[in-house]
Amino acid sequence: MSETRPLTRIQQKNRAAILEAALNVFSAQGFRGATVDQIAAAAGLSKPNLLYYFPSKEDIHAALLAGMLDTWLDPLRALNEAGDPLQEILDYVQRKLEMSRDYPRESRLFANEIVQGAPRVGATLSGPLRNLVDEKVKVIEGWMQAGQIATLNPYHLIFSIWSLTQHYADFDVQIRAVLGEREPDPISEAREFLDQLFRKMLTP
Amino acid sequence: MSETRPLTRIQQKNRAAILEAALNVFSAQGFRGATVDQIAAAAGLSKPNLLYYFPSKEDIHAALLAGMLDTWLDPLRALNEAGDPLQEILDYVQRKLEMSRDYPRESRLFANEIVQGAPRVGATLSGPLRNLVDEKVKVIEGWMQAGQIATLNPYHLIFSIWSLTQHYADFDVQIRAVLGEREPDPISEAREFLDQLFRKMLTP
DNA sequence: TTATGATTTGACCAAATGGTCAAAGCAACG
DNA sequence: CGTTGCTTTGACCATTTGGTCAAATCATAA
Repeated sequence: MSETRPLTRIQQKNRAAILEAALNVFSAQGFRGATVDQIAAAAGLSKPNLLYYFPSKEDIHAALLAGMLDTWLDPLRALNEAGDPLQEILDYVQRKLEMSRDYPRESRLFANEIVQGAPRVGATLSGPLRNLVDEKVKVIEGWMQAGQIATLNPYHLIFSIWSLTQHYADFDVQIRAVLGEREPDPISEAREFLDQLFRKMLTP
Repeated sequence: MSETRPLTRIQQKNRAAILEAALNVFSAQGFRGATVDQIAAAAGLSKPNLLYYFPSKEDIHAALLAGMLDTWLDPLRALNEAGDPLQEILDYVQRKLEMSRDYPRESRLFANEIVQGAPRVGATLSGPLRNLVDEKVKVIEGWMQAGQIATLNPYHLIFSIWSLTQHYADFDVQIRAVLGEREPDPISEAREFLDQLFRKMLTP
């Protein structure tokens, strides 16, 4: 089957440069808005050279999403049944918020994909993502039934965490337009705000 | 100045059909992803005929956004200083949630625009939107200082409302993928969830 | 040094796409 | 009914875009 030859030093460098450039371009312009020429230029390669490393635009995009989705789910995976319920959820919120701060391009790449109907990641959503959420919902329901946190719809609780944290990456321009220079670092304020919010919401 | 001749019956019908079709296509594919041919076909017109009504793709998009942004702000405008603080905010949340249910295409059109850096509505964001938010933040701060609702960062409070409600329109596929058939009408559950959430968060 | 395979590129291509235009078809009003 | 101005369209165009290919260049290990 597919001989997986080890990557050359050059291959490694160029593939990385391409993915980095493509992340910039795709997250800022969406899939259709991005052009192969743009990505190639940003990566410092000619178009045919780029296509030597990735056979098509679609493949670059797929590689980015695949490499990302896993990382994206790590914080939720880390939710630990044995930990303190409130603290576990607050930590999850903070980790997701940190991802919005540290990986806003990845967040926007994903947002672009979902807003447009998830044409390329639909399977992941209703497969691995759904399973993971189901699993963690059971944990959360356990905590609720034990009276350790307030009783709420656990699915919507998770949606609210996604929504509130990713908003700071995806809608960054809007937030900055509204806040202006009043607040140079919205996410640091968000940290406090979200901590208060979830603390109040989850206290039984 | 620009003679504003009254619109023919045919003009009225066709312009409406174009905007309706364009809303479908733009909200599903983004600006670059949408093609004039697609919009024309969806509107039941030939491409040159469509371009007889709107001189360019850009113009259709601009017309949609312009016609929308105003409606979009209405719920926030309705926030009434003289009303009961908690109820005013809860009503605002519900109105925004209803918009996600009734106008998901508009929400996604807007989301597409913002995620990609608001290239065409930047001015509205840092102008009218910002002013309106500033004004309402003062109202909310008044309520907080009077001890009528809990003290929180009012800007982030507004962001949280936007985020939580629009999420149900913008990330609809993700929500449906996770919930599956378990819940055919996520927004109706969301109504309850968000009411609980903001009630807890705002109780002093 | 040289052979071998990896890397790079200029020149191309076909399809898609936004937009134009002159001519034809229609509506409606005097 | 005929004229005037609104509406519609087939044919066309220039540009952009994703992708190909053969030939050239480069790296490296024997």
